[in-house]
Parts: sequence; C-alpha cells; structure tokens
Amino acid sequence: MENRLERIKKQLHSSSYKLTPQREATVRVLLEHASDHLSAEDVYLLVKEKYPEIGLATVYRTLDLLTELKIVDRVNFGDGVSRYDLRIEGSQHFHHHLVCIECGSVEEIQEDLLEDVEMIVERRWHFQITDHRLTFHGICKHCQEKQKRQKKKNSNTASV
Amino acid sequence: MENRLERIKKQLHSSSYKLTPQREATVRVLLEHASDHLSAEDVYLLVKEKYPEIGLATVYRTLDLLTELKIVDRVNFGDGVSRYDLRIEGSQHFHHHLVCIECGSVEEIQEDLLEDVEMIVERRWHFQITDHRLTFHGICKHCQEKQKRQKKKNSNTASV
DNA sequence: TTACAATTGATAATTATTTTCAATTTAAAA
DNA sequence: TTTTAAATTGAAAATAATTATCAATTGTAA
Repeated sequence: MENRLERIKKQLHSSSYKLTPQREATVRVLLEHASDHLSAEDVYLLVKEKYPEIGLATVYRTLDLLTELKIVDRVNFGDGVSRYDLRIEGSQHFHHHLVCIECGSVEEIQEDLLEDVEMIVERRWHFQITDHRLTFHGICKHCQEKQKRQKKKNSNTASV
Repeated sequence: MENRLERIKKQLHSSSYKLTPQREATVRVLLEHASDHLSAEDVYLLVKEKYPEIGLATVYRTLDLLTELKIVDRVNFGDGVSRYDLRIEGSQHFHHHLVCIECGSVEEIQEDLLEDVEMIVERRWHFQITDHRLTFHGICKHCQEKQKRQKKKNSNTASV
C-alpha cells in the first residue's frame, strides 16, 4: 500500500507533477477501495472524511490526472456517471467487468481472455489496438440463486 | 428499408406503442444513418430537416423507447455523450467497435468473436450473460499509414 | 528572500438528459 | 359518428455531472 503510493509518487514526478496532500488523500482513497467502482462524487465524499477542506474540482482534476497517467481507468456502465477503477500495477490490459442487471453489482475479471480476439482484430481489420473495454451484462450468481428459490416457492404455492 | 420500418411498427404495436409521425421520422433517420453513431442531438437535428416541429424531448423519448425494445443500442465511447446504434436485425449479440484515438473514427465489427470468451465467463464466473459491450481503442488503418508517411518524410528531412 | 509556475477551492458556467405540464392526438367504446 | 380515456407531444424548467474561471495559496528553483 505504502509502496504503491511511493511508486505512484514517482510516476507523478517523472511527468513533473507533484503529489500534493490533496492528491495523496485522493490516491489513498482509491487504494483503499480498489475493488469498488467509485464515481467522482463517491471519491469526493470519502476524501472529505480525512481531508475536509478538499474541493470537488480538485478531486475531478486529480482523477483526470491519474487517468492520463494510466494509474486509473475511467469506465461508464451506462448510468451516465464516470467511475474510476485502479489499474492493476504492471498489467498491460484493462480488466473486464460483469454488471448484474438485477442487483447492479459489478464484478471484475482480471484475466485477459481477449488475446485471441485481439490478434484476429489486428490482422483482419488492420487496427492497432492500444486499449479495450469489455463489459458483460447479465445475471450474477447470487441473483440466479435468488430467482431459483423464488421459482420453487411459486410452484409450491401454485400446487396448494 | 420500408420493410424494416414495417417490422419495427409491428414490434412497437406488439408492446402497445404507436408509430406516431414523430417516431417514424426518427426511425427513418436512424435507418438512413445505420453505419453512423449519432448522438441524441445529431438525431434531433437530422429529424428536424424533415419534420421541423419535432421537439428534442420527443427524440430522447423515442430513443429510450427503441433502446427498451432492443431496436437500437445505447453506446458511450467515453466522451460523455450517448450514441445510438441500430442493431442488425435478427442478430442476437450487439456488435463491437473500433475507435481510433487519432482521428476519432468508429468502425463496426459485426462478427461475434466472443463466443469462446462468453463460454469461459459463464462457466468460470457462473454469470449468465445477456448482453455485452466491447470496444477497442487504437489506431485505424488510415492513421497508421499517415504515421508511416510522416516518419518517412521526417527521416528524409533529417538526413539532408 | 524573491519570483514564478503549479495547484487549489469556491463558484459560475456548460452540457446532456429528464421532468413537468398543459395541449394535442390517437384508438377504442358507445 | 361522437364520446372518452389514455398516450403522446412540445416547450420550458429542472436536474445532474462535469468543466472553466479566477483570485488566493503553495511549493520550488534561482
């Protein structure tokens, strides 16, 4: 955690940006919520707990900066809000998401899975891929089980 | 084209919606620009050419309706604007996109390509997939060639 | 220490989208 | 055909997310 922060600090410096207290507080929040998919507003509220003087604009600016440096990725699950997702250190590709249309939960897939597809696309479409976004919409394990229970219950009631 | 419109009309009716003149004009614009990726504003301006009385809110409402009926898909390429993309008739899966980071052009891939990946995801993550979004960002064929020419030119100049 | 550029916070402005509501249109019933 | 109720519309206001502005502060290098 502290190591990661140190490395991010170096990354900022090597692009001649400073790790100000506001930026550090924002990065810390992102590191502490690595598996969540926070909106700028979410990040703002969480940073405010530790650093109440911070302004919303600064959070936006920091998130833009981190996106530019590929430390985070901006994702949009179709609800009109940008969300910010910490990139796994060293991983070249952006990870994928499973969005449940029932409960709204978001699961991450760190495995690449797209190597073959990207090879085909580069060859057949002569398109030089630098990044990708892959999201599956569907029903998560938890909601599938809930639905099964519900069905069972209904068939019981119906047969009485 | 007219056939497609007829079938869309039936699709609306079977969900007890009407194909009003405004909706028809909007659908026509979408059919005429099937390979584009129009924003609501784009659609509004194009519909206005043929049907000047139409209001922006009606266009938004129609696009929502068509999205609900899976006649169009809402996509977001990260510029904060929703774009509307006609779904190929009968195709079960939503097509993919190649977005050029140089010129902003958007190319479509109609081939599925994800069958294997989806099988893996359904098995390993126990996630029941109903839809997907796949976008590749990179450099299109055209811009790659432009870059090559540029390099050549530069090395010529440098050697003089 | 001085000086200059980077950064910040508050606020205003912008942009895309949604909501509201009265007026109009439509389809079905009488 | 007239009546009626529900669906649809356009204009305008409201909302929500994000960006721009600008004066004040901070940090850094001379």
